[in-house]
Amino acid sequence: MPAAYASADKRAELVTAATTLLHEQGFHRTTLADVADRASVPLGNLYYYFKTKEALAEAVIAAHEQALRERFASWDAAQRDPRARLRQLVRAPLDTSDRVIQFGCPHGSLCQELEKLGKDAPLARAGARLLAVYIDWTDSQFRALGCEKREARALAADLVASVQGTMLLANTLRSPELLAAQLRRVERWLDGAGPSTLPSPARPNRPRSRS
Amino acid sequence: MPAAYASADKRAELVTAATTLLHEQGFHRTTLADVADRASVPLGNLYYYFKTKEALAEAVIAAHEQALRERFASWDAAQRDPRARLRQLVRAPLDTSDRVIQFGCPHGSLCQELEKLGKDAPLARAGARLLAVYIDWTDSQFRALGCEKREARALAADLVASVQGTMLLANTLRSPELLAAQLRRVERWLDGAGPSTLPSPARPNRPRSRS
DNA sequence: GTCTATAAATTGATAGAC
DNA sequence: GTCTATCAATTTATAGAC
Repeated sequence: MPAAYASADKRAELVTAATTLLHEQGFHRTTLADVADRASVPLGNLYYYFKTKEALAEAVIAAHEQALRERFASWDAAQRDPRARLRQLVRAPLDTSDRVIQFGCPHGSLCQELEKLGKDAPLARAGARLLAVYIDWTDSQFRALGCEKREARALAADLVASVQGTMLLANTLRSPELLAAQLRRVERWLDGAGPSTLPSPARPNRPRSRS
Repeated sequence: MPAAYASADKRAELVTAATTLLHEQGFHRTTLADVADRASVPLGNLYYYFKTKEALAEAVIAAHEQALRERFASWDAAQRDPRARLRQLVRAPLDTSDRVIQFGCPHGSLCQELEKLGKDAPLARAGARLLAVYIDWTDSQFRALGCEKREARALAADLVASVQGTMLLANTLRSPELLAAQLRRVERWLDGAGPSTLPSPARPNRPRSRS
């Protein structure tokens, strides 16, 4: 039934267009006309799928959230060593280096903008879920490494904060070199991070390809 | 001559009002009417002092920049130990903890928003100067600690990224506890950071008041 | 220099034909 | 379900009196 799917497709196309534009321009600077144009949908038609601009943004965040969970699940499946999984997280910004340099982190920059709507704003709460997904997954990796509850939580915050801060700096200074160099340093820090009671966990296939 | 000073005062009041509002609401969400109201100045009068909204924002950034330089200079004067100066930097967000939790870092969140205007946008370049001031000062402290050029640069990026990332997380998750706990961890990291050739510099009056 | 009124453009959202 | 036309509100910026 092409008709039924056409509807779902247009909705998905609108979300995709909005996702890109929210990353590139931010929420407030992106107009619904921008989104409609990019999705090749007449402006008025957009309101058939999303009652308000906020509803569209919530759909974008929901899509981000699902994509994040899927990515984490694929790392969980591909790597047995939690430390190797965390390395994927640290290296991830390099896969889209150009866009990170130009527009910052698609999740972090969105959160920063949405938080200014106020702590009770639905969009702010939705954005916060994104970062929570990051931290919760990172936390569970450190737990799998043998960290106790409090330490795993703190190390997760350390790691996510470092990666987020690195992207902010690299974006602001427009420096791909800074992005790569600092992420490498975070990776090195990660190799030493872990349960403080143990000296250092075994790292069988620790890659030293660079430098 | 009260008349001459009235002019300078109103200009300064507009900048102050705009600084607060840009922090609380961001650039795009803050209207010139907001600024005029908060400064108790009629809207039309604002244009006597600032030709455009961008010009006002540039004045805000210039004020931020000057305030930053003065703060750094006061730390330079008050502390002889570069590591003690860097501790001030790490602890600084605690002085305005409530506002950091509510609105994020006044400099970092502004940069993130302005960078989306494009790398050649005057406001984006102005914002980038702010973070550059942070990094340059931090860099010079690590140099004073005896770090070589490249290492000092990298450590400065480490430190500023960690603090910025921590503020982003604490703001998004609305957690003063996370802010305090993570900044304490950055401080502990700082105590161990330094020239890699030396084991660890002397820390005469290292405070352990917390915990 | 200061202020009121308003222009000009943008934009979120709706009405209503098809 | 889809699309055009348009409203209503907002907002940057200007005109012109005082």
